[in-house]
Amino acid sequence: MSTTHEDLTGRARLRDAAIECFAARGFGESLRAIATRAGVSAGLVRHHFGSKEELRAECDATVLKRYRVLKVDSMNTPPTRLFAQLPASRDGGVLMVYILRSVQDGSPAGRTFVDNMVAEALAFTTDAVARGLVVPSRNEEARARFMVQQSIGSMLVNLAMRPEVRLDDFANVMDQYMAQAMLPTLEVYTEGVFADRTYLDEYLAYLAAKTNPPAGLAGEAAMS
Amino acid sequence: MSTTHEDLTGRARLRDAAIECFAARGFGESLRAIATRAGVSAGLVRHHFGSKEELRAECDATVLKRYRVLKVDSMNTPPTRLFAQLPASRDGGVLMVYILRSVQDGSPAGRTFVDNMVAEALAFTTDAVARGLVVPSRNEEARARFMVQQSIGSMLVNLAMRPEVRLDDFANVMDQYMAQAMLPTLEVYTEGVFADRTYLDEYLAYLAAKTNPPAGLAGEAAMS
DNA sequence: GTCTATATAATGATAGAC
DNA sequence: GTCTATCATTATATAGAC
Repeated sequence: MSTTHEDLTGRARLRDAAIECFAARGFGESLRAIATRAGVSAGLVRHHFGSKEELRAECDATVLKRYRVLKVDSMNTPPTRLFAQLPASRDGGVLMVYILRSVQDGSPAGRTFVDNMVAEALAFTTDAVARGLVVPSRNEEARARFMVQQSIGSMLVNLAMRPEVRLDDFANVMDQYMAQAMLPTLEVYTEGVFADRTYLDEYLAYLAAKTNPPAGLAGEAAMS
Repeated sequence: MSTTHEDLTGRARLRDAAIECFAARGFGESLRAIATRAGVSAGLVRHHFGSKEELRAECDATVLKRYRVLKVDSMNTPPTRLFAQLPASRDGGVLMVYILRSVQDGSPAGRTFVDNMVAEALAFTTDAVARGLVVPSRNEEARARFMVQQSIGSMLVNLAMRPEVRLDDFANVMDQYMAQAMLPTLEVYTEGVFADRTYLDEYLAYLAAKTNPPAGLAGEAAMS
């Protein structure tokens, strides 16, 4: 992982091995497999962390911390290049896949990751709307959450469809996803999908009728 | 499930109980829990199905079959209403959540479901493009796959973020998702996200340069 | 700090009675 | 067709030696 040498303490090696094992095969991965990868015995997990749960908590915290660093670094990248090489490094791939596993797993850590990204996305789009780069939404918070769910979700589906993720394959996982998703993403976000406004306008009318009932009847089944 | 009465054979009750348990809590759910819900003993699973794996295979096949029926039925719904009430029924919710669990699980069944939906989506968009309802894509197959991954994925993330899915809560799960996702979906698909074509055009130029190198240099890192 | 060996709990598989 | 009882496997938790 991010420390390139092998001169790590047993505790840190165990933690980094766990991060990679969890990312590669999910949180069901056994302590024995993790210990084997770290080159130590399984009993050492208890000595250093107490339990698998606590080991995982430390992995979660470490990944979140490293992800924040990676994000700040990527802020220095000019926005035009943003689409050519998001994960690029193997380390970045490990972090992203670990986060996807957390979401897949449905753990509180996954929720934390998602909530974090929603907050980031909302800040980003709010600013971008103000600068005229992104079109405004009728509900910015809902759009930000939805777009994060879509982005994370499509990556997650892509990941889940793979037969396996080899431990030396993390960079490829994200690269291959980007290669197939970039064009459709940019098309949809730039040109939309529907050729006219019919569906949107109908739904807006439906919402308006529901919120403000047409004086007389119950507001259900109002739409067409 | 779809047979409303309780006068089912033990085999069918076991299968339907398994579908609901798998949908509610994933495929890790124990045979004992499934048998309890079906009101029979765990040993009966072996007698009827042989193994958990074979029970699950039958659940997969049953869900896929019922999903196809539900899909055909929904074809008779006028397209304008399509957005007001997709899952509506509890049975439809069970099927959808079961499918999401299959994708989450990463099993071959999940892949089958996704591939099915991609094929449907491609047929639908191809037709809709021809009729002028949907804007064309530079790669219809890639867009169809991507949009399915996004749709399934956002529902899956939404599902995974829930603390639990109660067995009597399947209709709500999908309804609540629709309530929060409908407006952003229609906005993005109708109005797009980016205010101008810069990102798309840059990426298209990058692709063109990669495919058809600018006479002289290696085609890497060509983009800005 | 690290290892080996064991205890405990859960689950799927299996056999046999009714 | 259905149930009870038991076995085998696996994984984590734990204790104690070096």
